[in-house]
Amino acid sequence: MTKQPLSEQFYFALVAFLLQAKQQVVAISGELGLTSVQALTLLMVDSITAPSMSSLCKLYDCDASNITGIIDGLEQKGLVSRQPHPTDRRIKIIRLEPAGKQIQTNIIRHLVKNSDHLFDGLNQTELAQFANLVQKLQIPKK
Amino acid sequence: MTKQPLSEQFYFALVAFLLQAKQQVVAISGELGLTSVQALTLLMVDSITAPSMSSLCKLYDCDASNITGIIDGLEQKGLVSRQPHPTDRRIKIIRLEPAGKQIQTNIIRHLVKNSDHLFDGLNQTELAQFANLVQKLQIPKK
DNA sequence: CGAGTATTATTTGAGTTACCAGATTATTGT
DNA sequence: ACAATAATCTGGTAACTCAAATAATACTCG
Repeated sequence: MTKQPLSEQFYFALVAFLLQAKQQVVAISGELGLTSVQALTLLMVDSITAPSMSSLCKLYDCDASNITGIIDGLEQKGLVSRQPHPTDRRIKIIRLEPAGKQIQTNIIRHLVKNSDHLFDGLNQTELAQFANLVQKLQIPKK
Repeated sequence: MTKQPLSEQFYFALVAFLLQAKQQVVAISGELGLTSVQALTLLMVDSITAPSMSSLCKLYDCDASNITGIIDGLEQKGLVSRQPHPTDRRIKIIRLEPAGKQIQTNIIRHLVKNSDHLFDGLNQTELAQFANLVQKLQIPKK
């Protein structure tokens, strides 16, 4: 019993949505003195509980050396810090610092503010429905 | 009468979802010999009816000179072509060529295939609901 | 136990991509 | 004529990414 595949139309809408959201984050990150990848990563640090360098690496599906540079930038700004893993000393856990939490909140608020028109086509019920469904999506964490 | 604001939790889930989708596109584009931006733009050429350079420019919210290069790359590969506007000779309409349509289909199929697990938390009804809601989002087209 | 292997993260260096600002051309509108 | 718009060209910068080499730690199995 397989599920009905989603329509192509859905994916076009999804990509347009993705593109629009990406531009939002790019714009916000510039104002905050962050690069777009740094801003996205900052959000992920909280979304994934206690991420290690390698788990972020898998999320981005990129070379490990890439993550080092991104976290370096965030750490220099005091937004995150590298913490030792309790049992495995090879692993470094990325912790969100208070200043980082503040920036995170700013980003989210900016997204909320600038996404107003995006959800204009949805009524209150649909909006709640959408929020509920998005949170049910199974984002690969590792 | 303002709408209830969406929760922060929702935005974290949304960003995680977008990040995952973006990585899918990046991975696919590499396999197809395209840059990520080229792949995204290729999908947009069909989604927005008869886009001009400037309408794509507004969608990306970026400098016009940027779009020129992206379309150049797609045109060199024979995936799209620049067509004259029927009345305004300044405007160039981007047309999707057969080869481009083929690539588009490949990208969509790849997205469908690799997104299977993503929607595992949703049952058939919720899946249809989600697809419906995404298509109701008001993506700025111009 | 210990040699070999695997994992985690970093450093370095190089290449590509993405983006923007300014000047330019062609066309349109007033 | 004059200004506005659409697209391009040029040059430059910053961001992003990977590949290879390195170091430290953990695992495994004879």
